[in-house]
Amino acid sequence: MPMNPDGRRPTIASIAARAGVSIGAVSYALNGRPGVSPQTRRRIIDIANDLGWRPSVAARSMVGSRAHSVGLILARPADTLGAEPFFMRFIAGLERELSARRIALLLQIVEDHAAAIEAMRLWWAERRVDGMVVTDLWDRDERLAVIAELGLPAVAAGRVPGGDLPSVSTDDEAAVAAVVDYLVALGHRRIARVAGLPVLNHTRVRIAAFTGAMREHGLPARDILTTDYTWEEGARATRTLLSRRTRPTAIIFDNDLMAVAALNVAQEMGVAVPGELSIVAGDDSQLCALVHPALTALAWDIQAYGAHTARALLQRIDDGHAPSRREQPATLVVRGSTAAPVRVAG
Amino acid sequence: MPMNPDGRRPTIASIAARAGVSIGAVSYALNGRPGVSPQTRRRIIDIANDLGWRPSVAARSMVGSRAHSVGLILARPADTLGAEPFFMRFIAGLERELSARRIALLLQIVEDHAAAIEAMRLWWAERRVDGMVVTDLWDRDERLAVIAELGLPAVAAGRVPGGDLPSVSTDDEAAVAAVVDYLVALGHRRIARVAGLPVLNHTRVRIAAFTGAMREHGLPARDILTTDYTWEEGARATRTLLSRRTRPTAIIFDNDLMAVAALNVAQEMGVAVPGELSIVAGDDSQLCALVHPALTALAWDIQAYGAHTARALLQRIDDGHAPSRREQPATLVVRGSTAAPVRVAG
DNA sequence: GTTAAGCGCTCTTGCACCTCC
DNA sequence: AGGAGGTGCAAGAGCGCTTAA
Repeated sequence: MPMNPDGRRPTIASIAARAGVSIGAVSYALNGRPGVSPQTRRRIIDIANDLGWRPSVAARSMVGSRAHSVGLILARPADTLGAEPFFMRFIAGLERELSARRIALLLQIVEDHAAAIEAMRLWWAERRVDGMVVTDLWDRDERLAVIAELGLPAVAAGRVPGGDLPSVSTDDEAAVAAVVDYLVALGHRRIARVAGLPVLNHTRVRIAAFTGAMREHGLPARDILTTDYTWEEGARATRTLLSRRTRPTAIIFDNDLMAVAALNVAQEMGVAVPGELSIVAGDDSQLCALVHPALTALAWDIQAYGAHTARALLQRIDDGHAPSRREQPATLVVRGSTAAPVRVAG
Repeated sequence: MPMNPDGRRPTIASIAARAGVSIGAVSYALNGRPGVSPQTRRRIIDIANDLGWRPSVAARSMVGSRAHSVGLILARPADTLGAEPFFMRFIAGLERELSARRIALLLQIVEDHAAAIEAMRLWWAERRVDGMVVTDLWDRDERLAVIAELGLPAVAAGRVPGGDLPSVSTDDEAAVAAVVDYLVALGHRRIARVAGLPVLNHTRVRIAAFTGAMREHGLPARDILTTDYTWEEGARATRTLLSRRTRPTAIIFDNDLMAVAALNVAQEMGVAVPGELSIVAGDDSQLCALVHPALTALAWDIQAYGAHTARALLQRIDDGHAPSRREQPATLVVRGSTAAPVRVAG
């Protein structure tokens, strides 16, 4: 980028000087507004390109009271974040939409909701962001009150308990029903679910979806355990389920890591997969394809989820409101970990 | 946050009005500079806290020519990013250091270096960032020339080919040597390496470290294959190695996913792990502990790596230079995938 | 086309008032 | 008494841009 004689980055003043016009004319020309002749406009634009000029966001923020940035605060331990491919894909989806509109994404990783709230307040007071994406909603989420109090434009990725926040959410009912329907069609009757963090609203929604889908088949949904998404708790839950007198013939896990852990537990306990136990992973990743047998999994288009969330947030910021939206249901990728249950004598 | 009567966020003007002083006095009081009496200062600070006031970054940027933000641009496909726990941990480390100093992190995810360069130029021209963290350096990295051209303060996470950029890097020599030493001590002589992307400088450094460590034991380092870090290529490389007439008794992988893939290939080819083949994963994650046998792995303190990188960048921004720094070597976490090689007849 | 105000802040300059030899 | 030296604040310019006049 060519500098000004004094070594500073070019401004509209530099352009105005080179074009021999006022800075106002430069502003009009570069913003495509009337008030300058086509020739002058052309000349100004050429000079601006020549200098590699871009408007300073700080200056634009001052006058337009827009930060041209949105924020994302993740409130999870770093290890959990790393283990879940979800977040990076989601962020990539957000980014795709945001950077196309020259909106920056501010990312902060914190330990808990208290820290998240503090960060939100700070960003908003500093006028760092025009709005925020909220993920991992809790059943009773104290962040929501703060968002309301601040009047902070926000969109939730995931359903919102109260429902006052616009949200983009996955169709968990359809996804869970697809899995249950498929397993029942294979002949399974005792289907268990190993869910994620019980505080997440998300977990409750999926459990309800599971219970509902089972009921539609006239089946009870008794075997539901919650975990923290780690493989340890996935393994423990699997051991618990496989130790019951009447054990499930199929287990649906809320992520892939726990499903892989279950594969190991089954082997350790001498339970054949998929012969005696079918396993379904709640989301799909390289991992699922990698293990033996490869895991049947729910494949979500997470990048699209992120992109739609970004679009909703930008609409919320621009128009003051955004319609809540439901994503396309996940597709069930059937691999080797699911089959008809072997008929047990008795 | 209490609003002004007109519904706008408070500014120093609001504070000045309430305190009955000039805005200059408010600025001095809030910035801890001399020029106001202790009583007035106290009164102003109280009012500011009361209003929940924070300085607008845009305004501070304008006057101080500091964006109070730094950027990170990741140039990898979203799926790779998701599969590698590295990035989230690294970002968490960065964040820890940055948010403590009220510096925001701008994150952008792009497809390739051309897009990364475009994003860098834009951020710098828009005065969005004060500096950038550069990761995944290539052997010949075209981003470096642009950074130099722009005079953009930057710090590399990983060694820099030319060496003109300050860098924070891992001690790959020590880590690789530790693995080789251990395997040789177990009795291995034919040790192979399945490395990552050949374009990454990182990969070259580690290969050199491997070759060097082997040479110190008087062993040849012939079996070196490069991959794209996916499990597919990890599996393919493993098959290639295990199909050789004299096959390696140990393989060191550049990440965990490929090491897990190798475990499967070994099983598929009837090669016992660790009896006939020892496997070492290049980095440690939940995955390594999860599989059977659990994988011996190199554990890096990636959060510290991120934190140190952030600190170096901030020093680079403030002082104009930063000393390059090497991280503590990784620790070798020995699990079940490594053992003395069985003595083969002949 | 120009001029000028204004966004929220920092920082230099100026000034009134006080204190002290 | 008169000037030097502080203190405690106000005034105003300026950062880069937009926009009304």
